[in-house]
Amino acid sequence: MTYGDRIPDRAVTRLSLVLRRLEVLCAAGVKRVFSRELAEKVGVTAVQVRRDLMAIGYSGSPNKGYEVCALSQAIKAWLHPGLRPAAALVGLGNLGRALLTYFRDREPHLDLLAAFDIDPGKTCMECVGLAVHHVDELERVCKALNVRVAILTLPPEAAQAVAERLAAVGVHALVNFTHASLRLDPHVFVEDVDLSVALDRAVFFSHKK
Amino acid sequence: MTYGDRIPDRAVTRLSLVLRRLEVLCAAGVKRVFSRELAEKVGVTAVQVRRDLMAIGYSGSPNKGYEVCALSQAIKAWLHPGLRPAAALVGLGNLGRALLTYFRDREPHLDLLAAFDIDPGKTCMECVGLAVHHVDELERVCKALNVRVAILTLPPEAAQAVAERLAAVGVHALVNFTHASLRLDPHVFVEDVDLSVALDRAVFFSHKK
DNA sequence: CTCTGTGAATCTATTCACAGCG
DNA sequence: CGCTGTGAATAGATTCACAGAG
Repeated sequence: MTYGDRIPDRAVTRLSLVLRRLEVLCAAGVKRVFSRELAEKVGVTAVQVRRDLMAIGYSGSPNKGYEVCALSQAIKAWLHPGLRPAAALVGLGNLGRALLTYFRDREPHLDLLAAFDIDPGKTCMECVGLAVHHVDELERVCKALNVRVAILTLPPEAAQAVAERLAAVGVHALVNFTHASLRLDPHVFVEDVDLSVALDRAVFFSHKK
Repeated sequence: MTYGDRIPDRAVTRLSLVLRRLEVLCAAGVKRVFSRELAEKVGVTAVQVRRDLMAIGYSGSPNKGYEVCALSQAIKAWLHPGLRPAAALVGLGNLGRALLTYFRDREPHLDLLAAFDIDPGKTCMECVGLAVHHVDELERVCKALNVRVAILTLPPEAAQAVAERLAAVGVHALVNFTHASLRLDPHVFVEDVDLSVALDRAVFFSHKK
């Protein structure tokens, strides 16, 4: 097993994409699939797919491709070993509320258990089944639920402070939708998602292409 | 001017981030800034910032750094030459509605002029000032407004068809929030934003770090 | 000195090209 | 054959190391 090896950062992204396709194929009852088919579904090359599978130590069979459900399980086990982590979302503005329902509908590989806001009155219909707390409760609730991943959709001014508090109670990874660039202990992983950059890139390349 | 030169793809992302910081500094009346300061605000190295500025043909002065507002203008002119493009958003689900207000509040480098849905009754309070049309009106409205950039937040099954229709009426760039991987003429730029991948990455690295 | 600008080296990621299997 | 698996080559991006300017 090449389990603890270093892997290209972007391979993680591709494996996540491949995994989602496989889950669909597996549910649809498809038995086998070729690297080329996966590749074009995901928008990369077939060699890339094979290399990524090589990196996680998975083998298919020549002329028959990969067994869909088994591969799906293997990638899932590699990307997300251990238990599904508990997750929380902080900041129930427009974006936070939308992401809450968005993620819940898409069955992510985590359990979204709690949400926080300075104004917990922002609870909405779609949030049913999910506890909404005041930010003051952050430490208590996160500890109790053993929250490991947090999604930040709060105003940028408040982001650094909240991030530090989350890190202090054992959150290992943040998905940062804020325009703040967070400075934290290096053992805390930060995935920055900058929607404005996505627009800027689109505008830029709309001129270039 | 190294205007038409090829630039590292990721440099575009960094320039967008740097630009936003500069706009803030300029508005705050700061006169000069060093590459190192910009770098740490954005989370990259100082050399990277200088290299990116080199790539767009901009020079600072040794020992004095860069003039904030001038540099801001230069990056903006380079990233977004020509007029601000007209943009449209298709799909007014939870995410679409949230992004509409999110972007409007953040003054992107484009004019968000129209939104479409199969059910235009989904118009909401926050959408005030923005025309909401039935998807059937797509071609007519996009042509009339000269829409160049489109944001896709509709169900994945409908994405490919709508993308083709947009491309056919002259849309040059798409920001695709859909899980569909779009296949279009190569002159149409597609910026994929996959929020589920962001979560997967966070879960993965929460185990690793 | 301290900062910018940049050739050269390094590191990382992708593609090529082909061996080997069924 | 057509596919997987992979060493070797290539391309791409980042960092190093230092020249030059004020």
